[in-house]
This record gives sequence, structure tokens and C-alpha cells, in this order.
Amino acid sequence: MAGSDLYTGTLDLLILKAVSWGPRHGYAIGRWIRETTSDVLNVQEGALYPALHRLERKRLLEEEWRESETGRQAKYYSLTPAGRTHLRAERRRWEEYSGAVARALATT
Amino acid sequence: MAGSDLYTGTLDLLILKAVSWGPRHGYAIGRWIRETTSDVLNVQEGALYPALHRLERKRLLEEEWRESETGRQAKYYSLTPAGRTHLRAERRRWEEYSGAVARALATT
DNA sequence: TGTAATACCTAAGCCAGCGAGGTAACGACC
DNA sequence: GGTCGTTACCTCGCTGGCTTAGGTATTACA
Repeated sequence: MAGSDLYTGTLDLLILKAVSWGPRHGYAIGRWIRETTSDVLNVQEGALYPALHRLERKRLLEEEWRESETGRQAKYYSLTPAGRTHLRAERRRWEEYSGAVARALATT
Repeated sequence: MAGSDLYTGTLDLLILKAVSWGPRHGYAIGRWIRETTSDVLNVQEGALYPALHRLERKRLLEEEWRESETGRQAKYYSLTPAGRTHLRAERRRWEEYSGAVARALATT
């Protein structure tokens, strides 16, 4: 399936949001993004997994192997306290940014 | 002056919008973006000028030297027909994208 | 048997943007 | 005369996220 040309920098926000209610594994995060955006955003695995590793390295996510709903082992990610703070900041940044662009586009 | 971490890919849209009413020179485009976004977006010249050259190479912008309001020579950019089409497409893409992200962020 | 879905991973390459440098002309100020 | 801020353009090196394109292994189903 084709990618969806992410605006670079928005993926982290979506991932952090995806795990904001509780642990989720990578594959499910990708599916969640695709579903909640009605296929507008289809994150490639080659972007998703490296991003998860990055966030884990930055201590914004924690990983833990456990059993998924289908009975297989999967790597579950959850927010660290720093991750939750970062989510808030990134979200604010996104809202400020997208609001600014919207204003620019609205000018006549 | 510090930059403002653009979401990669949004700069072209802003530039095209900036010249959608008529020719503007590079420096004025940068200023327009900064002003209409109330300093939220401060585009670095190291990003701006290469972007202008890119858009010109893709025949989305045309350039022409003429005199600026201050009486100096400046390179004025204007939209080609293809540029106008591209602006519409990029705008649609942005609106779809930002709408999708907003929906994702709104989920509880 | 083989196809689709689940679930993970990596490597090569591209290229936009960042940071930091530069040139030159002009006006204002002291 | 010198300096500072603004206007107006430019380039170069580097980083790093994303795309594309591969790969493995397991389970379920036809």
C-alpha cells in the first residue's frame, strides 16, 4: 500500500497520542493512525518502527514484550512521564502551527 | 534570529500562497509569512531561498528582476498557471491532513 | 498449499530544512 | 567618518526523517 507523505515531524505526535490511554504495540499504533484518520494517514513501517526506537531512546516511550490480543508476542509501548509532558508540548506546538497556517491560508 | 522548526513540506504551500495575489520578492515573502503568522513561523533564509529556486526549477514560480518599494533591485516571484494549480492541490492536502490530525488529537 | 494478516525489523538513498557563513547597498545616528 | 540596523540576495555542510524496498516468522483460512 502506498505511503501518505507525512509532514515530517508530525509522526511523533501521532505515536505519542496513540499510546496516551495505555500500552499499544507498534503494529496497532500504525493501524490506529490509519483508522482514526480515515486512511488519510497511512504510516509506512519503515517510518514507524524507527520512530518508535527513537522515542524509546529518548526515554519518551517504554517498551515491554507481552502477549497481544491474537496470542502472539508483541512489543508494547507506553508513555513515560517525560513522554506525557512531551506529548502536551508537541500538541501545543501542532495547534499553534496549524492555526497559524490556517490564518495564512485564510488571508485574502 | 532563531528558526521555528517547520513541519517539512509546509513551506512550499506558504510561499505559493504568499505570491497568490501578485509578484513578491523573496525577502518580502519571508516577512509576510512571519507577519501573518504572528511570529509563529519564522522561515530561515537558508530554507527560503533554496525553496524559491526549487519552485522556480519546477516551473511553479517565475522570476523577474524589478525595483522594490525601497528603490533597489529585487527578484520578484509570481505564480505560473501550474503553480496556481499546485497551490490548490497543496492547500487541499494540508486541509485534509490537518483535519485528520485534529481528529486524531480529539479522540478520547 | 499458498495467500493474507499479524508483528517485527533493517538498509540505501533522497532531500528539505537548519545553522552559519558571506556580499552589497542604503539610511540613520553620532 | 564610522557604525549599526535593515533590506536583499546567496551558498555550503550537515543532520535526520521519510520513502522505497527488501527481509523474517507466526497464525488463520481457503
